[in-house]
Amino acid sequence: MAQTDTVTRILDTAEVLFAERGFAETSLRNITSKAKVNLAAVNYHFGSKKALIQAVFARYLDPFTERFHAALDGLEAEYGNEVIPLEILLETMARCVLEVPAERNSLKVFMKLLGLAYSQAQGHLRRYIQEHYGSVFTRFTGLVRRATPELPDAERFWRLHFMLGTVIFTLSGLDALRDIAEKDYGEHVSVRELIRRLRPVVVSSMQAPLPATVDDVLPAAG
Amino acid sequence: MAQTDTVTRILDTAEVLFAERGFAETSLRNITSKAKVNLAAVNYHFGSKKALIQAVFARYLDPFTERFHAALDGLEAEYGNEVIPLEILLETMARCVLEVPAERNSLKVFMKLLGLAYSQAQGHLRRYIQEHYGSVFTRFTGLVRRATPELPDAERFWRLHFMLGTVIFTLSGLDALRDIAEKDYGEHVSVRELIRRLRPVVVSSMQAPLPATVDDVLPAAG
DNA sequence: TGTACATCAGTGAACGCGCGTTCACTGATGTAC
DNA sequence: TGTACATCAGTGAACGCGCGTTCACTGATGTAC
Repeated sequence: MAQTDTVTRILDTAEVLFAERGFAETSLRNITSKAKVNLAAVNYHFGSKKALIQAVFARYLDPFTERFHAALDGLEAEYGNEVIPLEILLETMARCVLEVPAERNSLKVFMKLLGLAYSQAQGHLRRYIQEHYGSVFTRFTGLVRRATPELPDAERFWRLHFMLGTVIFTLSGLDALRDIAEKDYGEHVSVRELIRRLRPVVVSSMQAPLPATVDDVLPAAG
Repeated sequence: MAQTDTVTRILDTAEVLFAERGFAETSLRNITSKAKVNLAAVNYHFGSKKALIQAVFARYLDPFTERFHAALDGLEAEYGNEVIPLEILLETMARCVLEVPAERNSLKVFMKLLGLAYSQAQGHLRRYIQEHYGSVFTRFTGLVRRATPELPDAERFWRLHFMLGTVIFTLSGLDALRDIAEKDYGEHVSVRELIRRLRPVVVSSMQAPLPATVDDVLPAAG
């Protein structure tokens, strides 16, 4: 069995198990026995469980950031000094997210992993992602800022995170929600179908009226 | 030390640690040493770690469902056969969520716990919550259905979960997001402040135009 | 009023178990001379 | 062409550790007679 075999089998198995149960609930023995490799192979190839978790993310995020940077380069060249419309920016991001894991048929796994990265108490993982992939998101939010000049900076920040919550929560809890939806509405829902439903909601969210000021809501000396 | 002392100290400490680190990452030894009670006291009073987790949730959800049912009773009495407007329903739910843990100053903890309940692989917990608290949500979604007759059932289902994602993701990741917001925009953000910002976004989400049909987006035999 | 017993919150120490990691080792392949 | 050595993916068994749980026990309080 060549090296790439073992390394790939570990990564393939680990990402599925992590996505299903979370990081702490998945042991190296779970992974190596399902992947049919030796227990010690994880530490031999990756060094530690933490490093394996980071490698699982890197295998998605490296190609994603490369693609996304390239797509933004293309948009900037196309629009020159003009402002890139919000819908185009969102559409571009969605397309890049969809394309990366397409060949591996595991968009669902990728989304579950993103959800876990936010919700599980893996400080090292948040730091790793921020360090390696923070710059592409900074670039993106800069473009969104130009596309939504009417929004105060703080409002835009919060709305982008509201959207992020919608997308990550929905797609990472997809299996459970899909079961309910299929039972109650007889509809089979694909990830692409969900993104079709998400689009108008996300756009409306970004264009929602500004909130009432605090003075409108609370008594003066509340 | 009276019984209530020990039980309460365990619950108070457990909810904070669970919210900070998750269930698997919080050991009974963490909880009991911080709560200054004997390790065996958890199993003595609650029976198991799983039962402790459920008890932590019950302490929030029992008063919440009681309040929420009462509030919906009030609305139904007030509106008689008329339809209760969507904004009123959402407002009522938000008020009940805010009121319950208000006296304990731990709305943040409650929200983090809800986020964990969805994201962590605690099958027993989802089953417990569904079993004990499912009916009040069924009642609520029935009223939302009457308030949004223009939405197809499946669309309403998904949008309610999009909203749930926004709220849970935002409030459960509050600390990290708040740090960023405070550093970048010099704004201190309370939970109430966030809910003020969430309101127009949630309402706009529910009122967003229907998505393009599949035929508009995909080639016929895609 | 006094004694025997029951109840029950709480304790201290130990149990077996699964965990991530380590380490000495194997065996195949490539390289130097 | 043959021999000695280096490299490196992979292995099997063991390490120490922290985990949830169990159990015999304590000691205070209440109850029956």
